[in-house]
Amino acid sequence: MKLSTKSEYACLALIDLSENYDTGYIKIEDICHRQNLPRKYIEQILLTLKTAGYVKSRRGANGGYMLAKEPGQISLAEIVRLMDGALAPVNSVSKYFYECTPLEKNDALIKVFREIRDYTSDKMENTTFANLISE
Amino acid sequence: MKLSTKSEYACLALIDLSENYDTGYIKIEDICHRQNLPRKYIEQILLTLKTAGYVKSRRGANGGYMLAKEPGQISLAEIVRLMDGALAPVNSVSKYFYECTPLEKNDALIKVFREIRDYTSDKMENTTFANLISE
DNA sequence: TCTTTCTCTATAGAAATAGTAGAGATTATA
DNA sequence: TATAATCTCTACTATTTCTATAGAGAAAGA
Repeated sequence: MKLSTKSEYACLALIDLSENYDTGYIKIEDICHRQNLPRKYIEQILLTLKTAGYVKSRRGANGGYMLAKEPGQISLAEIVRLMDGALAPVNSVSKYFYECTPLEKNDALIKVFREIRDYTSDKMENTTFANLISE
Repeated sequence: MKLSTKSEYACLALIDLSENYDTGYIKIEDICHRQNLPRKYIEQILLTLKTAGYVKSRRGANGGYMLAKEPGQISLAEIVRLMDGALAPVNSVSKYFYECTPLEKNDALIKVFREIRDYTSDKMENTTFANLISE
């Protein structure tokens, strides 16, 4: 039932970029230093976020990363799905990552997991990085 | 955010035993056949469930497994915690498996995850195997 | 041209996942 | 009491996932 560090770090990096949304490009080094994250790992994560269109970058002196959308336009759900896959506790009740499993025969069990999925999903869909910044 | 097959199989095995609660000892073979589960893996899982006090067993002819408690006395939450650990999406908001993580500095994020944990936990605490049986 | 910074691909160790194998212990029953 | 049935226990293993690290390369700016 747990998030990977990849999701956690992606969130922290995006929070850092959100808090510095109007400061121009931010160096990976600065993000890692402020948030206390492993440098080379964050490079990879930022690249994934870039490919998915959440951040943009520039190379060379004064280069770095910045958000490609407003903090309010990026939801927690999108980021966790990108980094970790399904939010649902079992794939049988996943909207975006559905898969058949033996559990599926049991309606009562499916109902419980579906309710958990729906709550989790709603909560994360409705949380944007604008809600997560402290400054 | 996903359950392991260990949790899923443990639930299916317990559902099978719940549905046959008053039929005496049930052979592993029968459980696996009805629920379509891998035999040797289920042996291990049942052993874990036995050690934790949820089922009891008898060897030899007419042996097998049966619940050690009433279906209504066993919650989904207990079983998933036993097999998979924390229900919480991050250990920083786990009641039984708390651990400090870098996320912890961000109050808004912690709040979201705590609400998800509370919902998941409540839902699973309040679902017993009596709620999950079909017959 | 030199320095800075991101880019891209490959690699790797550790842990978790999802089982399998097989000898041993116990129980019922013929 | 022999035998078959069934659980018990420990060890093993293959695969995948997780959590990174390494290093050469490309682009931008001074």
